[in-house]
Amino acid sequence: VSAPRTARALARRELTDTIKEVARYELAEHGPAGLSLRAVARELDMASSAIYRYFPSRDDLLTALLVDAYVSLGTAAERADAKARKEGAGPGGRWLAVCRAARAWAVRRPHEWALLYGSPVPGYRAPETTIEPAGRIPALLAPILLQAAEAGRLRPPPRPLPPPSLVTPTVLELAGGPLAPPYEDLVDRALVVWTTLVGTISFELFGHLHDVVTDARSWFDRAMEVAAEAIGLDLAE
Amino acid sequence: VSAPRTARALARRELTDTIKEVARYELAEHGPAGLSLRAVARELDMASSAIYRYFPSRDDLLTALLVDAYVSLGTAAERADAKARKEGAGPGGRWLAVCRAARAWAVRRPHEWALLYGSPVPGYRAPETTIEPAGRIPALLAPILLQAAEAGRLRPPPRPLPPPSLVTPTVLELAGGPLAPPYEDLVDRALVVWTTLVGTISFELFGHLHDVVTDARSWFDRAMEVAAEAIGLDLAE
DNA sequence: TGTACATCAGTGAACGCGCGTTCACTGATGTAC
DNA sequence: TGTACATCAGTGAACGCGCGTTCACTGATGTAC
Repeated sequence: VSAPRTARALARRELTDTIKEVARYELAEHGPAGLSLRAVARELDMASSAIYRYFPSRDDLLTALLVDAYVSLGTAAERADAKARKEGAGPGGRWLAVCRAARAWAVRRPHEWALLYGSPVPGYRAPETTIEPAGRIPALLAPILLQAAEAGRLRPPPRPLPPPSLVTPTVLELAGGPLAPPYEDLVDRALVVWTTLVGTISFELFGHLHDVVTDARSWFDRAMEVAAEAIGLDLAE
Repeated sequence: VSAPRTARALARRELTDTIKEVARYELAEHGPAGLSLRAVARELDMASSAIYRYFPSRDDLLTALLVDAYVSLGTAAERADAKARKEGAGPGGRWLAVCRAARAWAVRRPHEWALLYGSPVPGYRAPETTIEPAGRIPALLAPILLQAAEAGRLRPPPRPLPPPSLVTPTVLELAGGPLAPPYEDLVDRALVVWTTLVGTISFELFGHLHDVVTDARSWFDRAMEVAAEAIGLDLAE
């Protein structure tokens, strides 16, 4: 994204951002299905038709929010990992740092989390553009695990899963797999752990841990600890 | 629920059911936020105001759907467990049967699953009435695990989680815990597994496994197998 | 540097729709005697 | 068994709102000469 050259281009960029900001607020109030262009325009003291100079339709605005959210979440996770690395953390420490960053982001922006990992919006189909940003955290976690495996720092599973992997060849390749024994099943196992990560955050945000767990923050660490056992990763390292 | 005595009461019950049925269909089309009393009435060739003889408000209709869905899901799980028992399955087999029943139910009724475990509906707060039916599957799974533990059929964890449990005393008690070593942390671990169960189903239904996994059904079994390791349960038994 | 033209942002009215909820009402069903 | 009254289901109009999107238009900004 390069700097705008003209006053017009600058104003356009600013207002685009403002519209998205207001839309995020609306999202929090009324959910994705209730996101209303007119409400956004009202908030900005504009004619509702003016929004169409910036987003060709309601769904395009929603897509922009979706992509922004994935990018924001991914960036937060990447920053956390970079910090952990700088502090000399091992694979376990880095993994935990990324998990915690994801939860912290989600707690700060629960409605955007719901947009990413909650119920699909009826009538809305996310375009292909969203695929890449959606994969940023997995793309961040995969090499941590690979390096740990190569360095022999993963406890091998008690019983390996019977081949073949059930992960798509494309994804398997993206993840750097398949690996040599005893880590042939690592990618499959990592996908389960990733599911648990997302599931645990959603459980908390969607209210299913309310009155079930004494402290959500500590619970999350504990859940991640248990989940990491499946890939033989010790989060204290 | 006793049999209605008068024609009026019978008609009332029938129509109440029909309204809910149509509402479930509407739910699938437009999501919980888009559930419209008027649309339901239209579908039934009634005046929209007539619905109010059956449900005092839109939210009450939503609550009815929520409770029905929990009951339906819970019943499906209970039936699956009963069947597994009858076939002489051990704790692992029963556990897997319940997990599979939950997934099968969810695949059949994805929008009701989303109502239960997806994003909260903006502006809607589920009443206390929903708590009990929401706990039916956990209430089904807990004794399976307890009995397995008592029979010494659970592989103890590699490293027990440091006490105290992070599960609320009430829930801990409901689950039959806390247990004696080496199963002190079993309830905490089971909650992680429960989260993974729900998370895996949601991941599939919400589209996050699309092009990630070759076969969703087999993947589910595999995910449950990995998850069950955390409680030392062998699903093949 | 100044002018002519093209581009673009924003307006306001309109189209055609939707919604939840209330209310006075009719007519059928149920109940007590 | 028959009648009088009470209960209840369903109606249709109304209130006061909301929505996404289109379109012809005005006036400001940008660009090419």
